[in-house]
Amino acid sequence: MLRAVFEEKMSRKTLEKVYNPSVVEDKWYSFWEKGKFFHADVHSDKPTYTIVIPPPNVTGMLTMGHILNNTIQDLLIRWKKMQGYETLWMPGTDHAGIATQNKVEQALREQGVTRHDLGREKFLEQVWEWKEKYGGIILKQLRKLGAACDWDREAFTMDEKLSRAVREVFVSLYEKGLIYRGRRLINWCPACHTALADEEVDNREELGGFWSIAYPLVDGDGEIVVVTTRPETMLGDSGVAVHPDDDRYRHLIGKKVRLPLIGREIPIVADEYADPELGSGAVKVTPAHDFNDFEIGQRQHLEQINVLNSDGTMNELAGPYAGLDRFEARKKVLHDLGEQGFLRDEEKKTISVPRCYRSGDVVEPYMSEQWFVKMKPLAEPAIEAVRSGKIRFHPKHWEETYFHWMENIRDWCISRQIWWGHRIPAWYCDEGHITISREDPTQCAACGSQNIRQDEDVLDTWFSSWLWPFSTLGWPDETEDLKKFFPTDTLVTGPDIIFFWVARMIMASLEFMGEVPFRDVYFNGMIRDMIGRKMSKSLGNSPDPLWLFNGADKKEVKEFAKANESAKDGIPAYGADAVRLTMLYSTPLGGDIRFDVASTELGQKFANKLWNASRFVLMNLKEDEALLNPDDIAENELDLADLWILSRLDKAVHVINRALSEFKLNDATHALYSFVWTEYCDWYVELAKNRLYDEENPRCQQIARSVALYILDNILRLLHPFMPFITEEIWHALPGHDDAKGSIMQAEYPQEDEKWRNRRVERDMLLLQQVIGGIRNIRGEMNVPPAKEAELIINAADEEKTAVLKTNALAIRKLARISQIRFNVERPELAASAVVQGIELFVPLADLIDVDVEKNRLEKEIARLEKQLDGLNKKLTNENFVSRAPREVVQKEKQKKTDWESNLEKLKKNLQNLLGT
RNA sequence: GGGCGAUUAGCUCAGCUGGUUCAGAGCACCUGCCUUACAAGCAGGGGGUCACAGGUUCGAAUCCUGUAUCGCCCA
Repeated sequence: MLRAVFEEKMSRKTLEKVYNPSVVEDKWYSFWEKGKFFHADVHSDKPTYTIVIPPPNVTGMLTMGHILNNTIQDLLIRWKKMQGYETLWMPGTDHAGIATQNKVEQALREQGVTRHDLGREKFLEQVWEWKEKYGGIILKQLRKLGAACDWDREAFTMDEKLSRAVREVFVSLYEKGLIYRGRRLINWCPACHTALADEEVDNREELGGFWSIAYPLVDGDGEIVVVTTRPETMLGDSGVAVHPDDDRYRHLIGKKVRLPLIGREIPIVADEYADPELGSGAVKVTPAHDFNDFEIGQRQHLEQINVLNSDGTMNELAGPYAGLDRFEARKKVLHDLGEQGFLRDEEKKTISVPRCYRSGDVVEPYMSEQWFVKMKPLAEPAIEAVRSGKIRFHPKHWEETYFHWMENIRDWCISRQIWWGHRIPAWYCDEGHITISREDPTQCAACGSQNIRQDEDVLDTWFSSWLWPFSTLGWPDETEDLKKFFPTDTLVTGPDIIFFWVARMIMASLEFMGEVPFRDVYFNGMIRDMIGRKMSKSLGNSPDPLWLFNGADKKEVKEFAKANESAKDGIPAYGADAVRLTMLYSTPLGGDIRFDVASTELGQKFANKLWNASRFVLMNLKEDEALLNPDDIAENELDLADLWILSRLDKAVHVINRALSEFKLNDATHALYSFVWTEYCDWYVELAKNRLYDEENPRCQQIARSVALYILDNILRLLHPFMPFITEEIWHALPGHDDAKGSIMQAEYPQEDEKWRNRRVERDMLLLQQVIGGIRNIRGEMNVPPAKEAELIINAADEEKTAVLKTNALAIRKLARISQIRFNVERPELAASAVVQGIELFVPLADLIDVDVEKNRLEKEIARLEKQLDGLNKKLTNENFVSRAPREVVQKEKQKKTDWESNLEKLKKNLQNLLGT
């Protein structure tokens, strides 16, 4: 395919002077989408590469976190596609039960309606309507980023197909005895009015209180003091526990205390949970409202007294406090305790407060009937899958976190007391029988009663997303997609959902597919603001990514600019490519990124550089000229720069492919960046200009044009997965690519080609670069303007090196602005000098150079060399080094010493010379 | 309390399977340039005892131990 490009007679195209990302990006995305370039063909005979997207909440908006996460997926997908894989990037959204329901309820509330006013059915209609209208905005936004998702396969966790998978899994786990129903203490969010899984609770450090309360003994006149952070729960106390060995209390075990305020008599029990070192050593026990107390209650046969309603108010068992909100009740309880003389002490302290990850409300341990999944049997094979290396985590250290959690896994509470979600497929008859069924039953499976009703609750959203890698491919049906694309290859996600999602997918997949769901898991870092805070809506420190793509004016970003000062005058339209490149450039394997919108300039400038280099190459092409593939050019017709850039290209290709396969995305990006900018633009193109402008030698021109274009072509293909839009745009301007139907993503990703690796060429080029660098240094330090040309004398003993410099004299003259070069002549009286690889460079001072400045320059250089030499000498006089270090290391150091000494000597002589005159 | 991670230039970060890409990049800074692709640019320059203290080694930013500070997760 590539060869065809070069054989074809080209018609010259030019690029606009200024690159305008907005226009270009929209144009190409719709081109790709219309052309179905992202569609994975299930009948292809290519090997497959599959990624399933972490489904964003259907209510969600694109955040910087999504940008990073999806840029990485897109990079991998496009890279693999160009490498010849049949790639599938499965997109879709998650119904996000609690979040979505909350959002719709809130909208209703603004109209003065509650969901209960509407009733379940009507309410769900509203949610679906809402979902159709606003849902999936995030997927539209992903298109702006360039995401190469297979939109024909877009999935939603509440789709009929995916719902069938959920049903199948529930029934199947129930039949295996891994799902059960039970009355247990669970985490309850009063605001969302539902149970939560343990993982859905965030423990946050907050300022709270430690209150010491006296419980008087029923017999006699002593008392026991207990300490609590939640005094209102005392209303539900059913005991006081002390350590069995605690001498202070031993005599009280078995006696009773009377609960202040409500007067209930409760026993003092001995339990090792009570820590004599902590507080008074005695703890109140509230089995219905605390996980530890629940355990104590079980051991000591204490009553479970639930004093809360589901909405967070106190119930009738709270006596005089019934009806009060729990925090009101806390205040009143404290007030009353104080008034009645039971409050012994009060201390402000930082405590850990459990909060709902959706509403932020304080979560209450609460007794209720819920459905659970037994996790231990599922966890064991999942641990093994990671331990054995069947699944690899990147970076690897997340495996520790995974193991730790999996080894201490607890049963998963999967029922939610909300309406939006997959309804639990359990039906109850009046006899109390439970019918669990794949198809909606018409009668009780046990007694045949037709008077059955379905469980009101729905399943945790994660109960559908843990099936995502195979439910989206059609499971439980044995679809062609499933056979072709499962197991998937790479998962790219954040470490914050390692328990919620990653671990559970592994468990579900092993259980139901008998295989791992993916081979590699890449954990992308967190995007933080410049002072290290997580980006969040509530802090207002997160930019709308679309601002970065399309620009935003001062007014629009006013709030955000408070957190990101560099945005105070608005945000320029950097374009998606610029954002992507910047992200990839600065994302260390799994590390967090501190993101300042202004940092996007990196990508923007790089896009501009690429654009202009391409523009230059295209400008220099000639109408109707056949360009040559370097393979077809005789080696002696290629000059040093040609051979060098071909060698460097191969090196870059090697480094980039290897880095990508190791998920070192920033390494790959750095390699590309410096290859394009430094090696291609700064050196190759500059060197090629001599030949491009040489009208006398059309053959040389043709070769220079051919190699320049050949490298550019490779650069575009290398870069396409990183910056898809601009590379597509330039690609189409390249000769032979005007085919309106093709895309660069169909071209082959550059492969290593040892053929062009050439150490001699790299060595010669290094010499040339150092010589030019030496002269530029003199000019720079002397502030010689570029317009002023200088003369140069090169004195070199080494014939080989002299030959290289002679052959490339023109390059030296042009890049270092030299009028003429003389070789091996007597050193001029008054000259600035430099020593490179033992070769002496003299720039006659004439009117160009200030003797004092030159003196300083040489002295600085001498001092630096002496310091280096000093260190080296120390090393070489160290007996241990010489005798114990490997011979080649010692040899190298010795060679270094000889070279440096010779250079130093020359520098000193030159300085003397300068002083002497 | 347990686990994981971080500390390198003014800022944001690479480098960490020990020795010529070893002290790097981008931004910021200083100097000179509108050199016919690019001033969103070119050329040159300044700037870090790689958190601290020990240890291993001929040799440590890199490996080990401890300390300090910070971050995340779990109790």
